[in-house]
Amino acid sequence: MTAPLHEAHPSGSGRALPNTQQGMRRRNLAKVMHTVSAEGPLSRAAVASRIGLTRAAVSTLVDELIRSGLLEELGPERPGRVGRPGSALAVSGHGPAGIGAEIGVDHLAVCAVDLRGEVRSRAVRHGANRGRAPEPVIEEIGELVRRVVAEAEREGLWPAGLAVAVPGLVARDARTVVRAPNLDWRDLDLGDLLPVDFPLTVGNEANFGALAELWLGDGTPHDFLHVSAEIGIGAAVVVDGGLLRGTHGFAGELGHVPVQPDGPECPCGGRGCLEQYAGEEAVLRAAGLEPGEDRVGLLAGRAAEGDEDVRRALRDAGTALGVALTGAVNLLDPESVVLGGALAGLAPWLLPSLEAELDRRTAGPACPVSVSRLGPAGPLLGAAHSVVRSVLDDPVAVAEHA
Amino acid sequence: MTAPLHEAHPSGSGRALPNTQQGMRRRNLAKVMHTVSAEGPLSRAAVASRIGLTRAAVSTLVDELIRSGLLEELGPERPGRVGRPGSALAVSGHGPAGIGAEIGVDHLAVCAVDLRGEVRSRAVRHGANRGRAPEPVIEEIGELVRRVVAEAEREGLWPAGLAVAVPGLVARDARTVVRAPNLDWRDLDLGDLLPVDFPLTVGNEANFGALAELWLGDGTPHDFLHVSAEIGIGAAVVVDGGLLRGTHGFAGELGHVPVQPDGPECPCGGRGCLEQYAGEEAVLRAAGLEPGEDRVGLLAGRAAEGDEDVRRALRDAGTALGVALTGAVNLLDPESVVLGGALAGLAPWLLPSLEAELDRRTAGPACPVSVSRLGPAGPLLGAAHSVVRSVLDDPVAVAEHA
DNA sequence: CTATTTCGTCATGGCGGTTTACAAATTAGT
DNA sequence: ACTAATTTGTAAACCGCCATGACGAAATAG
Repeated sequence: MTAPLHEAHPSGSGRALPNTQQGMRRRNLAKVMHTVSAEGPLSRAAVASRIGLTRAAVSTLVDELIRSGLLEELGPERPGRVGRPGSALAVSGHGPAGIGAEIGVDHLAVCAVDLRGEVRSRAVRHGANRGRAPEPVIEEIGELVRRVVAEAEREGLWPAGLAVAVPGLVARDARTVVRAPNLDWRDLDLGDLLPVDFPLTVGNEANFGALAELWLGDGTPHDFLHVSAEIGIGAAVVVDGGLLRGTHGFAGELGHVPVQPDGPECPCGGRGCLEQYAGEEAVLRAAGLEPGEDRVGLLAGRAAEGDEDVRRALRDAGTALGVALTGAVNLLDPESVVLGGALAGLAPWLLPSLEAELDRRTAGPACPVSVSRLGPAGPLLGAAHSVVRSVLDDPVAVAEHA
Repeated sequence: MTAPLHEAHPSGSGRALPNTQQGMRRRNLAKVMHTVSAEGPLSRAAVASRIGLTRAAVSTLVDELIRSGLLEELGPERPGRVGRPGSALAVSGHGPAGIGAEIGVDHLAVCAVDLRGEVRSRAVRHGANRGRAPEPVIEEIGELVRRVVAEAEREGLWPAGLAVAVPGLVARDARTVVRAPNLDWRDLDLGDLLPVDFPLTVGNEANFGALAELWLGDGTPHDFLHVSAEIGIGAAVVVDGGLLRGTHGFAGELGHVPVQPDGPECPCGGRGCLEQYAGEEAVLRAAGLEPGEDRVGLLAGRAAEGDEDVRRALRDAGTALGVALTGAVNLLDPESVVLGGALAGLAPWLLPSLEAELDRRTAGPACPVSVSRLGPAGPLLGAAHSVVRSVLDDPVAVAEHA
C-alpha cells in the first residue's frame, strides 16, 4: 500500500546525520538507549527483537554503550521461561545527568535527573520574581544550578546540559526570551546571561510541561493538546510524539484565541481573547478576589469550601476554555486534551463546564479531557528530562565528552 | 548545542525500515531521487555534495536508478566553469506515473503525472454529483481512470498508484470516506468500490490542495495553513513539510471553529461556527443570491461588477475568516496562510477585511496571507503528485514492480 | 539425566560507503 | 598552442557494520 497521504520527513530528513554507516551506527545506538530506557530492564535478545536487528549486532552496540558508561549490566534475569535467562540491561544511574531549571513567577527551582529518570538533587527558592530585574534573578538561578550540580557530582553524575523553563515566549534559537509578561522581561539572551560549561537550552514552560506529560504521564497519547495556565494561558501541541514549535517558536498561544470577537479589549490588541475570560486575573476579578500571592491555591481553597462566587467564576472560565478548545480540537484533531500546570488543581471546578462546551460543539468523535498527574511539577521535570532525551538521542556525542 | 527542544521522531522512527544496511541503501536511493527531482538536472558530483555522500557512492546509486528506469542521463552539461563538465541527470519521463482523481461537487477529473511532474494525460466530466448514489459516480470515475491510464500507457508510462481527492472527511486508513456532506456520502470504502490493480489512496480535497501548494507553489514555505472552501470550509495544516493528519484523520476542520459562541445554530451541534458566516450558503444568503450551479463564479462576477451587496457579504465573510484564522495562527504560528481552492478566486474581496482582522488581533509578528496560484486545480494535482512522491520516497519498491 | 529452548558470543561473509588513484574534459595562464 | 589547474566519473582496495551460522552456557520439560 502507498503511504497513507504524506507525513513529515518523507526522505528521512528527520536527522541531520548523513545516511552513512557511521550515521546508521549512531542511530542504532540511540535506538538501543531509547528502548532500554522506555521498557525497563531488558536482555540483549529482547532489545534485538524490538529494534529489528540481530542479537549479534545488539551485542556489539551494548558493549560500546556499557564501555561508555551509559548502560549497566544488572545480572541474570529471573528465569521464568524455558531457556537460558538473559542478562538484564538498564540505563546507567551514574553517567550523565540532565539539569532542569524553572523560573516561575514566584519561585525558582532546579533539579538534576539521571538517565533513569530519577530526580537526584534539587533546590528551590521561593520569592516573587515579578518585576525584578533579570540579572539578579538569573544570578540566583545560577547559584541554584551550581549547588545542584555539585550535589549531583557527589553522587557520581556529571551534567550533560541545562534546560531552563520560563513563563514566556522563547525564540526558535532556544536561547532568547522574547517576551515574558509575568516577569516583565523582553529580549533576553539567557545563553549570554547564564554562563555554564555545558549546553544550555531555554524553552517555554508550557512546552516543557507537555513534554513531561508525554514522557512521564501514564497512558498519555502521542498526539495531544496540553493546556496550562500561569496568569497567561499557554498550550502546547504535541504531534506524533514531538512538540509543534511554530515558525518563530511561538506556537500554542491559546490565551489570545478569540472567544467573543467583540468582547473586552485585550492588551494584545485583539478583543475577547480567551485570557479575558479564563486568565487568572479575569477569574479573580469575577470571583471578587484581589490579586496576590498563591492565587491558584486561594481559588482552589475557596472553591473547595463551597464559595459560590468562586465556583461560578471557575465555571465560566471553563466554558470560555471550552469554546477556545473547540476551535483547537477542530483544527488539530488531537487524541486528547490534558489540563496541566496550575489548571490541574482547579480541574474539579473547570472540567464540567469545559467538557460540556466541548462536547456540545464538537461534531465528530468526542475528544477526552484529562488532568495531568504532574500538575505544577511538570515544567521542571520536563526541562530536566529534555536533556536526558537529548543524551538518549545521540549517545556517542556524550560518550566522547565523558 | 543540544537539540533545540524536542521535535518529532527523535530516534529515527520516521521510517518503518530497520536501521540496517539495506534500509540505508533504500533511504539513499530515495534521497538521490528527491534531490534530482527537486533541483532539476544535476551531475553526480552535485548530488553527492548535496546529500553528503561521496561521488563514488552516488555513482553506484545512480547506476541502479538508471537501470531501474527512474533516472535518465541527459548527457554532458554545458561547461560554464573550469573542470570537466558533469553529466546531467534527470528524473525519467517514461517510468511510473501518478494517477490523481478528484470527486468534486459538480465535476469529476482524473489526470496522470509523470515523475518529472508533467501532466501527461487528463479527463474531465462535468455534471452535478450532489445527492447521486455513490456507486454510479464511482463507476464513472473508474471509467475516466481507465481512459487516462490507457493514454498514459501509450506514452510509455505505467500507473504506480491512484490517489482520490474527495470533498469530505477521510479516515486515517486513507480508504474510507467517513462523511462527505456535499455529496451526501457516509462511510464508503472506496478501496472496495473502486477496484484498480495498483495502490489506491483516498484523501481530503483540502489536504491534497495544500500538498500541491507545498510541492508546486513557488516560494511556499515549509509550515503554513492552507484554507480552501467548497461549501464547507476546510483547512490543512502543513508542519515541517508534512501534513498534520490528526488522530482520526480529521485535522483541519476550520469550518466549525466557533467565531461567535452564541451565534446561529449549526448542523454540527455548535453555535456560531465559521461556516455560519463564511460558508458558501451563508455568503450567498447574505448577498441575496440563490444557491445554484457555479456559485463561486457568480459571486466573483457580481463582485467584479461592483455589486455592493455581494461585496459586503464577502467583506463580512473575510472578517469572520479573520477571526477564525487568528485562533489558528495563535495556536500554530505558521509561516503564512494560503487561500486556495475556490477561495482563491474570491480573494480580492475577502483579503482586505481578512487581513485587517488578522493583523489587528495578532500580537506577535504579522502572519502574511497569500493566494494560491493553483486555485481550484490544486487538489487534483496534489493527489497525482502524492503518488509521485511515494515513488520518490521508495524507489526500489516500484523498481521491483516494474 | 537427556532433550529442548533461549541467550550471548565468535568467526565468517556480504554489503555499502570511503579512500585513493587515475583518466577524461574543460578553463586559465603563458 | 601548450601546460597547469580544476572538476568529473570510475575503478580498486579498504574498512565498518550488520547478517548468518555455529557453539557453549544456562535454564525448563519430560
